[in-house]
Amino acid sequence: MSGRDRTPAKAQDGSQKSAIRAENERVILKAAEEVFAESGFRGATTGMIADRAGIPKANLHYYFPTKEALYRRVVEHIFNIWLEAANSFDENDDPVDALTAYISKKMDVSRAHPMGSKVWANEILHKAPVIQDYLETTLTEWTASRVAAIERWIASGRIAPVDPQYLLYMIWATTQHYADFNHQIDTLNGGQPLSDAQFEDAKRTVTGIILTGIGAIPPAGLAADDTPRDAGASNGAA
Amino acid sequence: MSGRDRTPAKAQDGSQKSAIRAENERVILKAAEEVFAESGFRGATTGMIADRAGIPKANLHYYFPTKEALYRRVVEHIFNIWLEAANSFDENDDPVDALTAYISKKMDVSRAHPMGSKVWANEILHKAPVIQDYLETTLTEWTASRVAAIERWIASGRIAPVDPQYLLYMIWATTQHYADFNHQIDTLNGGQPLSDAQFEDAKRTVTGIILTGIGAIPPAGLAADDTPRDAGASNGAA
DNA sequence: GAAAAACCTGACCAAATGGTCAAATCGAGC
DNA sequence: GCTCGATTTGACCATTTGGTCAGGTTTTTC
Repeated sequence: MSGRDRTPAKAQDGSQKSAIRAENERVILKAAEEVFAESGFRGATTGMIADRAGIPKANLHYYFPTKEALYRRVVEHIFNIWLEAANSFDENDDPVDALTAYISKKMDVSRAHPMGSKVWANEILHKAPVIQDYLETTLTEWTASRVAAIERWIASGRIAPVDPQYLLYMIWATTQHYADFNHQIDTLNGGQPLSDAQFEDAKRTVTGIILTGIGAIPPAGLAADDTPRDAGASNGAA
Repeated sequence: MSGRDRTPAKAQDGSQKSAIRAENERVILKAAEEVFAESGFRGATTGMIADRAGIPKANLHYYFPTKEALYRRVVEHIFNIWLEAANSFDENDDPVDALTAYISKKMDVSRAHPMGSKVWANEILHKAPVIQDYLETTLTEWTASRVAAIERWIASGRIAPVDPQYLLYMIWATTQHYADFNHQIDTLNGGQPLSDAQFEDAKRTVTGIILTGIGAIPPAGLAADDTPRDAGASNGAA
């Protein structure tokens, strides 16, 4: 009678989801990410998510048995995007290249996935009830390996002696700020989202301050008169 | 029963709140800040707040008619603390002094009032339904005046030409990170909160990178051997 | 010391919400 | 065009929650 935990499998593929299921899950997860970001876990209701996805609530519960299960899937999705961005750090051995690529990528993620970033922020803010295990395993390991890499840069004199841990936090904080606090940024920008050009300025400014701040690149020239430090350095680009 | 220990301290001042009311509001607001920070507006229940304050729910509603009125008071409280920290920026004309004081103060606020900071972050994350007017008035004005001050520093050659707006965001993001993401930081610190010494290290690192990054102070010496300043490896950023 | 004002609280209510269920419908293979 | 599992959904339920209220107690005022 009631086939309880039936594999949603179809056909002989074994693990293949039906096209209908795949599509519906996609639509629901997209709606869920938005609603969870806007309202938090408790503030979001399965009814809101179902409405945004354009399906009845009972149908949503057919695909995701509980609100928690749905939420977990959303958070896992964000974490995977984050991990992907992290790769751009690992691919380079030179501090300037590695940090420039990493900051740029994290800024891009903040711009392309602001909702996901907010879900993540909300989760941490509330003590990570769902993804504590990720923090303790994957994130801890990745951080440790990056700290080691930065320490090598310091030892070889390629950057100034800064505490790697707090440098990383600074990069995370600054880049995520453009997603998590984008409402505040928009308001201070006259109620308008940052334009592409403004966003590139932000990216350049952040990258420049950090790379200069850790001694990876020489300081930009000061304006004019009394303090000649670095000859003819036109600031900014290139 | 007989005497409770409280300072009667009644005042014939017409608009003065009774001592009982003042004390109870204080206890409730403290509990509310914690619960709102931990659970968000929607996740917090008046029952939870009342329990933490040690009073019946009905009594809480005697002092604060609605959950929203209570929340608004909590958010206003945080904003006032933030404004106070902002003063340490205004009091100095020298960039090194002003930014050092401001960063230090904001870091201290993150440490002393992590709950309040989280409430603020939650509010912005959810598009500031309660304090949008503050963003558009007080915060906008303060930011504009600080941007102007930073532009003067640039014009007079005391710091490198950076975009003031994004510099401010960087400071806000980094300093608030230690409150809003303290759970993540604790986890990466072996499950322990940062010690006082660690926190001072963080403060020093942040201040050093930013001041160096904007050319307000010279770069720290590299640990290097043969490369005193420019390793020549600094090619195009971007 | 008594009236008035302020304070306290158990009991209660209407709305919202996560989740269930049985009946109806659809879709691919035979 | 039949069968059987996959899908859809309106109706429903138990619990939670913000808020009310009536009646009691304490504090202030005169």
